[in-house]
Amino acid sequence: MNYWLFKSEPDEYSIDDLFAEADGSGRWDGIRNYQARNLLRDAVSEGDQVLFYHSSCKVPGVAGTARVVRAAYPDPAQFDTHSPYHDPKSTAEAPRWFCVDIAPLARFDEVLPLARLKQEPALEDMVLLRQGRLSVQPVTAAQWRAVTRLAQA
DNA sequence: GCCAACGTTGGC
DNA sequence: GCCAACGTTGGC
Repeated sequence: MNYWLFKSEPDEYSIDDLFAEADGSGRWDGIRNYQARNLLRDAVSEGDQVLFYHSSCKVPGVAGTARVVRAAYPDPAQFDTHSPYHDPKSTAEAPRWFCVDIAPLARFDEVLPLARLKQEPALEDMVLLRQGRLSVQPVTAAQWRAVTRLAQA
């Protein structure tokens, strides 16, 4: 079982949206970065746990946790000509982009701000703090424990 | 809105 | 394959 951090813009898809899904899980899609795609396709597995991160918003930070309930499959949006995520170069035989399904685990009482994470010595090696722009990131077990402990404090 | 840090594109 | 120009991400 591995840990990850997934970024989402809450205006598009928030932890509340994930909790509101009628069937109990939501599709994590729209990834259009190769490094993130490779992680999603090759390393993210069913049962892995996810820090749900809100980006590009008033208080960026970790908003809750989720669990992967379906491993990578071709992102349907790449074939949808009306979708902003449409990719004309992608084919059904050789899909370029992938998505996973996640189910909510916990919603933090308050978003754990990025600014707070930056103050935590135990988190100084987090990919989030070292390489800001990756939307799917590996998280170590120690980092997972530190983040979830801060969220309860 | 600004801007730094990337990633991508395309000419050569 | 190099690299300049351009686009995107995302914090502030």
